[in-house]
Amino acid sequence: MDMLNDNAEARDDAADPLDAIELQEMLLVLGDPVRFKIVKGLARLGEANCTRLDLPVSKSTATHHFQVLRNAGVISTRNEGTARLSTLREREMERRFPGFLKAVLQQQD
Amino acid sequence: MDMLNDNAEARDDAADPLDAIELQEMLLVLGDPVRFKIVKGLARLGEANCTRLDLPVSKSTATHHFQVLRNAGVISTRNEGTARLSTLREREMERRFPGFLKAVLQQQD
DNA sequence: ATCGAAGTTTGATATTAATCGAATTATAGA
DNA sequence: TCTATAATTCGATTAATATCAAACTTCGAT
Repeated sequence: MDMLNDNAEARDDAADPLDAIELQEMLLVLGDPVRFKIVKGLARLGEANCTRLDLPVSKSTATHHFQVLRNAGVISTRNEGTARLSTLREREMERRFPGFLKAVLQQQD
Repeated sequence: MDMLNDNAEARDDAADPLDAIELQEMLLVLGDPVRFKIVKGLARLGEANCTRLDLPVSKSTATHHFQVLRNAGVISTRNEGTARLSTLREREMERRFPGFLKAVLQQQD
């Protein structure tokens, strides 16, 4: 792999995934009931792992939904021992889609 | 089972369909590319029929998407001769989901 | 009366996405 | 090193829904 490509990939990796997603896609990402619950849970808890959120699906399905959220730029995840702690990227969501996440979160079920 | 349509019959006919829909369902309603285009088109044109919006799908598919939007309470439709003119229910959307439609519409593609 | 334009209805099909179980990886503690 | 916990990967299945063509309805104009 040559140097130019490596740099290009490094740039891609550095870029915010939110820059690559349209609002219409974001609506689908947050439109899934499980992902919606994850987002609301993280908004309430601040930082949490899979287990704490008490999701109504299997582990593999939960992993899938966290990946979708991560790829869309909605959450970020760090490792802490054997757990993976996720947080909402509220600041970045507001930059990319002003007013949107706020409107979503202020809605009570 | 059709998550987007099913509530229509259970609802009181007089009640605003928006009262029977959760935000999570609304995200799915607006998350479809064709419906998203319809909504943006209506926001721009104010009132329009199917034909004017130049949708990339067949007539029957267009009808389907207008129905979903109507059942969700996003649009209302009146007959004018052989055409059916639809409008965005911006006022009612704001009442039900404050700030949401505004945040969606202010986003440029 | 009939024709064309606009939409709807009705199946049937295609596509997309969610879901799960089993096997696997990684880490922390006994 | 062994075990338990947390999560991921893989492959297959199921469920949801978008899509279309064809036949039908309605209305306005010819």
